[in-house]
Amino acid sequence: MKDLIKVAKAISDQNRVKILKMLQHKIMCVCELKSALRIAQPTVSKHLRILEEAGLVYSQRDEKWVNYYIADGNNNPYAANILGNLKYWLEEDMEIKELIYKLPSIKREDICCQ
Amino acid sequence: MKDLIKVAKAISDQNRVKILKMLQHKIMCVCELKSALRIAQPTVSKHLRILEEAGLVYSQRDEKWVNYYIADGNNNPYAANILGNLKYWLEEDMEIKELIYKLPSIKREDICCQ
DNA sequence: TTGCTATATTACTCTTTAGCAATATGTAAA
DNA sequence: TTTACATATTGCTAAAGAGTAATATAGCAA
Repeated sequence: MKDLIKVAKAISDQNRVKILKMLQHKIMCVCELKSALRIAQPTVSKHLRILEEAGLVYSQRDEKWVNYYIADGNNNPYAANILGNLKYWLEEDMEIKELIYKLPSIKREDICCQ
Repeated sequence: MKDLIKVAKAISDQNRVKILKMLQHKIMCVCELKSALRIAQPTVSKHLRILEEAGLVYSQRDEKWVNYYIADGNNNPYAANILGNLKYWLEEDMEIKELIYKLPSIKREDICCQ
């Protein structure tokens, strides 16, 4: 029950759903997500923590960046199920479409280090 | 996006998940749900409203009672999906098991009208 | 080492939400 | 009509959650 509710709460926020949809198209670091969502960096980190604890994403350090990936779902069966569905959900949502469309132009080398 | 988040928020609460699991086994009125969950009647009504607005349940008056049913999911595709999965989810959860086990003994004629 | 940059954590504010008591509404029986 | 009971709504409190600025941590480069 707790695991299900953790996943449900994790996808109960627009920005977290956006993060998941973006990560399903591209591995991203915190500053790239921050740039895409236009919210403060601590807010992004907080969202990522909630997603990670729900078993929806995982992270890996890459030099000075931390990359975030869609999880394989081994930790939480509900997460696995939701992630499977989310691939097809919201593909026609205008806000998501625009985010995905802009993804290729978001490069950490350009965005960070300012 | 809004529809998905409505469903996600609706299943982000233990008592609402319990309500859905019980309704998947038995059509129930508010006072029966109240008795099963041991929470105040206005709280039950509020939960049911949230579930109904997410397209997860629907209601129908039956004389002085109001029966609540699992929705068919026509209003919200995300609701349909979650309800389909929820049939198999949490079947081994102890808290849910006990609730379901006690369902046959919960009769509105005995519980209400006190 | 020091300095720089990306990310995480902390401390706080504001909003949302779960809970309840009190009250209003709706239905049926007397 | 009045009474009784089931449910919905209102108004409130306490806890949870989303957001941020400030600060701490971690890695790399000089």
